[in-house]
Parts: sequence; structure tokens; C-alpha cells
Amino acid sequence: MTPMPRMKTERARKLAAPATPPPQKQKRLSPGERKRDFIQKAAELFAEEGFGGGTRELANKLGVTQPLLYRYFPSKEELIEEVYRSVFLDRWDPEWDALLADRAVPIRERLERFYCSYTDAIFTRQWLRIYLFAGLKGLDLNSRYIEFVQERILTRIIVEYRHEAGLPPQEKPAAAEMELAWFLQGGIFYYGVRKHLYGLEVLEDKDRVIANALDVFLEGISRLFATSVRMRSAYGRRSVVRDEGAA
Amino acid sequence: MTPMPRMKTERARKLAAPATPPPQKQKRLSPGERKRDFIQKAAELFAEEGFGGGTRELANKLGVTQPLLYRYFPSKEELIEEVYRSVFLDRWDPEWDALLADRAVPIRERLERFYCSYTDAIFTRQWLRIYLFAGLKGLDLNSRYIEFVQERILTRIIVEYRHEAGLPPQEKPAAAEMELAWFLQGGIFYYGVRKHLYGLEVLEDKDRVIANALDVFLEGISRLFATSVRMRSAYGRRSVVRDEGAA
DNA sequence: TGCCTTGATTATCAGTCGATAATTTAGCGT
DNA sequence: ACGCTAAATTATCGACTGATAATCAAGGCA
Repeated sequence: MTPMPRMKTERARKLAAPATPPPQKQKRLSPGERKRDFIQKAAELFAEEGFGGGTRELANKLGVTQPLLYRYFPSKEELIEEVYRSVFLDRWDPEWDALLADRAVPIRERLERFYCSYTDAIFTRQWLRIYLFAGLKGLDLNSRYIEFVQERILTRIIVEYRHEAGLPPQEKPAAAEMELAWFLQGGIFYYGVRKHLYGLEVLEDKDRVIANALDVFLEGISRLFATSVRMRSAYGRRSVVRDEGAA
Repeated sequence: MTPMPRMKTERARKLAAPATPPPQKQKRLSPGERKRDFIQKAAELFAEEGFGGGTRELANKLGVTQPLLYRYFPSKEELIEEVYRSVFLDRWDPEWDALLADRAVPIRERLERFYCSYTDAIFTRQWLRIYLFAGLKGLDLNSRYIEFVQERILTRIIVEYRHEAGLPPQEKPAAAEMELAWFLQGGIFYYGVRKHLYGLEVLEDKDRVIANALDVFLEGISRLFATSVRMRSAYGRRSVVRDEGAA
């Protein structure tokens, strides 16, 4: 009801959005675009700050004000879940399923092609950090992703390896076999963590590192599986493949 | 000035410190004890909530009031660093140095003993969570721990393996060799992450999982090192051990 | 027993957080 | 050109954060 609220409004705008100085006329995006922008910038923010990153800082990255977020997401928690979905569920290339199961190609080459391509997709600072933040937060979506990895990658590795090695098929891989597949997965994964999370000096040729890891893994399990089949726990020596059931 | 402020005080105390109901007379600890208690409970809190865990919640766990924290630590950040120190720097058993370097024992057995004992120390929910939180926060203390692992564990594994395999000694392990050692470390580490961070069903016999991983690793690298020595990059095939220098 | 050091408490501040209600205004359809 | 829908803003709330100053009181020492 008083004169000149004009000047004050102008100043408030400048202070509120210093991140994007030039494009001041950004207004009225379609709901779809706005929502996508929120999710994308939120992924960037949460990757750096964790899910505790502020909604105001997020709004600044978009050049809008903070309450606008709540026109598109009922709560911050729901934004987080959508970020999570966009980062994880949409990055699986269906091609990989076919690749891993293609018995016309030797298992060695299948695994090399898969892991080189798969790590191209997930070995980014953003993906790895959000993955770890989500794990620490205990989101159930994270557990579901792990189960996905277990079913779509690791179980297949065991099944396909056994097939190529001429070992008898099983209904389900033994727990000890799954642990060996996880050993491979974890060993490769940690390369990405060292490089992109810790920023350490690593051997830069990622595909060569993967190839070496696969050499070690496949040579290693071939000897292990061979002995376990040959002696069938005749010795008291560790027998790997025998199932003790999952806990 | 009125009767019964007694009741109100009583209620306030109960609301403020519900964590430790019976010992209400806890007062006047020596500075040393109090400080240790703060660090220990802070480790528990930060492991669950991350370093964003509140100072009031921490005080509640101790049954004291929040400002008391600032008699022992100038700021929360400094408390975090002391927590970090107590969790990481004090858990290395000097015995492990001798164990890894003891050439009277076969490398296979040295590694098994070491990793079984080492993982007994670090495979706890608290250690793993603080380790990952610290990594995401980018604390330089974390980088220093990684370098420690690299020097005290991984370099030694390569050196000792090469010695036992009769390979010529090097001034420094090749970058590709360090990557293989990291592959082992990461593969074992991920077992702890799956169990204690994600709470997944794993094969419960940790020492057997480690033994299997070592079988695979040692068998694998023995073949790899042998071929690389035999053919010296005669083929165009990948040669592992040749150094390309660290980035 | 009474004092005095110091551990511990109460009261409080300034800043930030997620979220809500009311208001403004951009831009399409007529 | 106007008007209406809805995108975006301003203003604000209550809860919670780390931190400070002033006050209280436990317990060793005389």
C-alpha cells in the first residue's frame, strides 16, 4: 500500500540469483521442462553436497526462487527419489543383457566388452557419489539396485562361465560362487572410486585395467573350479564351489 | 517463587536425556574422560547420521547439555577430525608390518593371515560408514589413509610376491601391478561394504571368502606374470607388467 | 567447615532449513 | 487487445543448527 516497492524488488532479484547473471528473462517453462531441469540440477547438487544439499541452493542453480520447487515436488524427499531414479534406473543399456548371454562370443570377450561399456556409464563423479550417498542413507532403492546387479550381471557371469567351462548347470549359483563374482565386481568398482571419488592417480587406461582384472579373475577361478571338481572335497582343503547355502 | 518447580525440572531432565535413564547423578568427570567420551559417542553418532549429526543429539547420548561440547572442542569441525583420528590412525596393528614382510612364511599364508586379521579390525558398520562419509566429504585425512594403504599393504604385496615368484626386484612396482593389488584390496573391501553398509546377505564365513579371493588372485597373477615374462610383449597381446608410468 | 577452582548448566543468538499462503505476472487462446 | 490460466514471485513460519555469555554448583583443599 506504499509507493515504490519496485526498487526493492529489483535488488532482491539480483541477490537471489547471482549464479546466472546474464539471462534475466528466463520465465514460464513448461511443467515438463521445469521438472526435468530440477531433477538434473538436483543430481549435480546432491552429488557434491549429499542429500542434505539445500533447496535454496538448488533453486539458485536454476535461476529461480526456492518455493517454486514445491509446485513440482510435494517434498524434498520425493525429489531425491526422482533424482535417484533418473541416475540409476535409466542408465542400464538393454544391449548388455544380450551381450552377456551371447554364447557365440567367448566369455572372456563378453566380460571385457561389458565391463568396458558398463564402466563408461557409471564411472563418473556424479554417479559414484550419488550411489554412495544413497547407500549410506539406506534408501531401499539402493538395495534394489544391488539386487539388480546381482541378478543381471553376477548370476549371469557364473552361469555363463560354468557353461563355457563345461561344468554342470545349477539351478542357482552357489553362495561361494556369488562371492567370487562380487569379488570381481568390487575390484573393478573400486578403481572408479579411487579415480572419481578420491581423485587419486590411477593407471589412466581404464580398459586395460579391466582387461588385466579379467585375466586374473578368469585364470584364477579356472584353477579353483578345476580343483574343486577334481577332488570333490576329497581333501580337507577348502572346496570353493560346494554350496553352504546363503545365510 | 511458586511451589513445585521440582516436577518441571524433573520432566525437563527426562526429556533432555532419555538415552541414559538410571544414572542421573553423572557429574564432574575429569577433562580427559569427558573428552574421550565425546569422541567415542561422536563416532557412533557420525557413523549413523554422517558428519551432519547434531551436537545436541551428541550431548544427549552423553547425558549432558550441548554447550558443554565447546569446553572441550573449539568447533564441531575439530571434533570431527579427532573422531577421524581415533577411528583410523589408531587401528593399525604394527604386527601386520612384520607379518607381511616375514619371508619365512609363504606369501599365500602371509596374505591370508593379514587380510583375516585386518578385516577383523575394519569390517564394522562404524568403521566402514565413517570411512565412506569421510571420503565423500573429501577430508584430506582420508587421502592420507589411502596413501598409507598403498605404501604399507599394496606395495608390499607386489614386492613380496615378486620375490617369492623369483621375479627381478624393482625400485617401485609398475602402475599396472599396483592396479592389480588394488583389485585385490577392492574386491575384499566390497565384501565388507555389502555386509555392513548395505546389510545384504553374504556368505557369512568371512575368512573363507578371503581365502577364495586370495586363491583366485594368486593363481591369476601367477599366470599373468609368467606369460608377461615369457613373451615380453612378443605378441601384440596385452602385457601386464610393463610399466607405462603413473599419470 | 567453608572457600575456590572449574565442570556443567541455563538462556539466548543469528543463521539456515523445509515448507505454506498470498500475491504477482507471463503468455496463450479468443 | 483483453482476460484468464497457471508459472513464478514475495513474505513468512516454526523447527533446528552451531556457537557464545552468564550463571550455577560439585568436590578437592585449607
